Amino acid sequence: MVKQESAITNGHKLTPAERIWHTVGLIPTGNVASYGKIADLAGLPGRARYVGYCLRNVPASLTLPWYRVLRSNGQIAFKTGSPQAATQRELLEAEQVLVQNNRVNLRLFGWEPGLDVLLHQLAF
DNA sequence: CAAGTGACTTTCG
DNA sequence: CCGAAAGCCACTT
Repeated sequence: MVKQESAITNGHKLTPAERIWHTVGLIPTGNVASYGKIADLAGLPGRARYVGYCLRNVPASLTLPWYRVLRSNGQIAFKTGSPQAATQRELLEAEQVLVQNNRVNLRLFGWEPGLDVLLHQLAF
């Protein structure tokens, strides 16, 4: 049995940034995750800010669901009223994720990766 | 090396 | 439920 590899992992040692991008790419449609949670799942606990930094620097070659990443309380991280915040809200609502008062209910939409994902896609 | 910055988080009042 | 304060960490100046 061969371990399944994504385009990002591609059988190589991953840099911290690559692990973050990879993890963000695993968030399913219709779900969201906090910066801190992505950091944890990527094996980088305590580095929520770094997740934000990495998402700001996504290679043009990559297409990621960056808009599925929110603050720990479910809020959109961008300044309210900014064009980026508006875009993020549109993208979320386009996949049935409810955004009220600039905020998503993590109880309802928060991503909880299954064991299969933890063991196969997140086994760094 | 010191100081500033930020798509963050937690704690306190 | 805000808002401020402090903690946090990688990166830039």
